[in-house]
Amino acid sequence: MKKELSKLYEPNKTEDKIYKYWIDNNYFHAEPDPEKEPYCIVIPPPNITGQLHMGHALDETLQDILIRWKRMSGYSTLWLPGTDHAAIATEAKIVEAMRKEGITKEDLGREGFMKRAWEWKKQFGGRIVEQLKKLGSSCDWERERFTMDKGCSKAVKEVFVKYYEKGLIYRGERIINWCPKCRTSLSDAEVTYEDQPGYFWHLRYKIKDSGDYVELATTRPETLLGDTAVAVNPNDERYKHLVGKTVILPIVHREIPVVADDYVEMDFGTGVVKITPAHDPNDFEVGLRHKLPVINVMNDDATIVDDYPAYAGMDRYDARKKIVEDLEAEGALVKIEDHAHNVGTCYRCGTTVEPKVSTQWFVKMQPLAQPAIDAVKNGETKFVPERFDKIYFHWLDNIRDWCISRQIWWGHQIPAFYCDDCGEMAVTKENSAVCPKCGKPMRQDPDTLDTWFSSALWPFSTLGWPEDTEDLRYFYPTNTLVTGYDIIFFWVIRMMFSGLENMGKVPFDTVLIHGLVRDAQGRKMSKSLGNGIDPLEVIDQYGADALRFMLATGNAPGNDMRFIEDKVKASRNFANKIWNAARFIMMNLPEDLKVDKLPEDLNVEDKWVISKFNTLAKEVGENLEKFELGVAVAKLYDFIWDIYCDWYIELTKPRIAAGGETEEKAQAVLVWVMKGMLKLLHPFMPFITEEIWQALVGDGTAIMVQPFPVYDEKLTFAGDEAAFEKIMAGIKAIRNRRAEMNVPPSVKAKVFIETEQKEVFEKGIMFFERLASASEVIITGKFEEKDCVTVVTDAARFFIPLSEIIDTEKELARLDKDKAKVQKDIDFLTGKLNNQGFIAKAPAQLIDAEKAKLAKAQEKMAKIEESIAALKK
RNA sequence: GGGGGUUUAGCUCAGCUGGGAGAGCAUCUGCCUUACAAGCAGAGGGUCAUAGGUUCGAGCCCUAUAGUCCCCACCA
Repeated sequence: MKKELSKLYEPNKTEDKIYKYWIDNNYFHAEPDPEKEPYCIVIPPPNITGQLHMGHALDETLQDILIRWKRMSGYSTLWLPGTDHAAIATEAKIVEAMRKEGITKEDLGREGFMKRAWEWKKQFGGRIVEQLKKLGSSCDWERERFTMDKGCSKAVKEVFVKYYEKGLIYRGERIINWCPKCRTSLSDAEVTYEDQPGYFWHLRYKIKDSGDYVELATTRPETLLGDTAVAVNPNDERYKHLVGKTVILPIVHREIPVVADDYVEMDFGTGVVKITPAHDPNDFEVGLRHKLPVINVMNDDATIVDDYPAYAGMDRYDARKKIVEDLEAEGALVKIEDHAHNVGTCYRCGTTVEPKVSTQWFVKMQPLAQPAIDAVKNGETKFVPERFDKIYFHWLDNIRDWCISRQIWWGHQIPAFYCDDCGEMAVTKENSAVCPKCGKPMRQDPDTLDTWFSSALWPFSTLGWPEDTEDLRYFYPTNTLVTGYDIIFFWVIRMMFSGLENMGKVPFDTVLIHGLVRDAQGRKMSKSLGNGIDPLEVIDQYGADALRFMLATGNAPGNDMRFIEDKVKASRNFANKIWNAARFIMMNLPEDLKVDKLPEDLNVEDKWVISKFNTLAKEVGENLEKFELGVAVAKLYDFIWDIYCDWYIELTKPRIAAGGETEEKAQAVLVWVMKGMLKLLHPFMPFITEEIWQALVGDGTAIMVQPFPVYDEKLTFAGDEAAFEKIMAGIKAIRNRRAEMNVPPSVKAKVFIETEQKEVFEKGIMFFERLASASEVIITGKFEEKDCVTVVTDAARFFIPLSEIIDTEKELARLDKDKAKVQKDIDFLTGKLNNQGFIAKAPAQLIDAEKAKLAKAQEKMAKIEESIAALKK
């Protein structure tokens, strides 16, 4: 079994090979298994247009850690992958590609366009999936789904028709958010508000049959073309006399009424508001209350309609300029003020959205929201960290109906049909319909559904719904949903109510929320800033394990993190550290050594490391249960680097050099602990752990399907742990003193150990030689010091005769420093133990621990004083 | 306007139910000790934002204040 590993771990030589090995062995595949408990995660489907970015990398890493851990822990584990058709984003990309060829959507027609879009999907849709594999994602690729595949489309129709029949979906004319660039309606969640600098134009409208004017302020003078009223607050004494009067709209010279409405704030602006129902959501409401006409002044691309020849065809911003000029010319412009303004923009393209009145399809949210609120309130689904439930509740409490129709082609076409003859409408799962009244073929609604309508069904549509499948019965509800806080409104909430409405059960029991990966300066990574970091390049340079490890480290759920290259380097170094530890073991391992279980008669240091490992297994398990992945990974790091590499491996070296039984035992323990820690680490660093496992174990097994280590009470040796730590404390104290004195390790010296615990220190002799530069170790009951460096721990005094460099004054100074330190401890502990409140109320366990600490400090103090006295003689 | 996060070493961040403040990087010192210089052994460095409070005990819980970031909201 002796194998030579290279000195440096080279991830790009192993990762693809290992991934292929897993795939070839079908390890990612999951089947319902009645003998096992299910564990299921559905992937947040990345957009088919997308390229892997750091946000995905973090999201996938967290999911893969959970999935691999659960798989090793004996669950029937399914990670269900797939992609989202990303309606608007994808259509925009395809249209853009076509534009470069000089073709428009209209040139191709709907069918031609869809054909092209599917080809595009075929060509690029697989890219992101291949990129996910680079991270080591252990998805069941046999079950890969797409939000527009047959099954998902069936589910969409099923849900649409069901909602319609239950009155949960309706069609109506409302004011909605319109993106003039994407030329489609948007839902509220798809609008991002941002503060933009702007102006307040003060205008004056002439009051009819009088020489008076009324002054008002607007941020959007161009919408004046569609004004159908002017409003004041009913309690505003300044304007009471105007209510019911008529004013003349400048430029247009239309007569419009002055109405009174509570919506108007008296203290803001002039207390007078122009009302444009067609282009402002509030004005629309005012319009409804006062039965005002709705005059649309803009086309779909936000140019002015032909009804106003002076501005027809002009973009809204050009029209604004011209209208302001014309107002000024007419004497209607009073003044212009600077004014910051909160503007809604399209979350896909950033264009300022235009409120627009149009006929759209809506989901009635009130009845769907309540069960979703209740499910989190009563704990059926919980957020990690918990604080995100506030955001969830707030959104649902204030939810408005969801506009689901989009004026684009790439997506699920709305299953509603119209009769052009009699105006009859039918909603059906069928692909075509004939008019139930006049028997003529009906025309399908040209609109498609919001992309989030289909992703809302993802946790059950991907498991076979609406069919009653074995998968669905076994894996639904799924367990953990892992996503960023920016997706709660779009997706998590909609999955919640969709799951409850259609399945009668929540879609998942836990929502693990993570933050954003920002750049080194803490800025959001974005295309426009060009500060994005390509995970694939990072993987190429440092390995997927290093990237994963870095993303899982030093970060608490829900918090943003910064991408700092040095952190990846540190992770890469950690991978290399493990690699070399394995290399060390394998260099010395006899060819036929089989380590299935631990040897009988273990040394104290063996029991120490095993006991520590046992604690590690316990804690890592507990941390994972609580989704504290960052804490778990830090503990693994500390154990592997500090306990195993820096201490245990060094401890085995003299034993390996000695040979015989002690070497065999050491090697067995080395391998046993190595195997255990590789297993614990595997969910975090799957590639390197598998690679080492294959090389070290070499019996055809895969680490990814090994059982995950758990706490075993038989493997805790508290007494040995404490005993060995006395030896360690001695070694550390000697090293410390030698370093202070600048004595290089090559200068060896005798070490006399004066102790009452001879049997403990006898077990440590070879370690003092190896790790504390001792040329010889003599353990005595009482040592008469002379010209010695003295080092004190609570368990022993150590004397190192280094006569040529001894300076009694300095020795005394050092001992005094030690003494002061210990005295501080003693004072602190005595103070605490003399505190009646502490004695009365602190847990007994803690009091005992403090007492023990005090006793140790006192022992140490006695030893220091003895040494000082001896030096002064 | 409402809500939330965050403030801990020079930098980036951990700190699990309250029990003497931690890591990585950086700095300084000494080591190429045959697994690893992507390494080893040491060292220095913190009024845990501020002010109160609860408690025997507070980085952690409560209240206020300040800085900073984010989300939501119809002030034209």
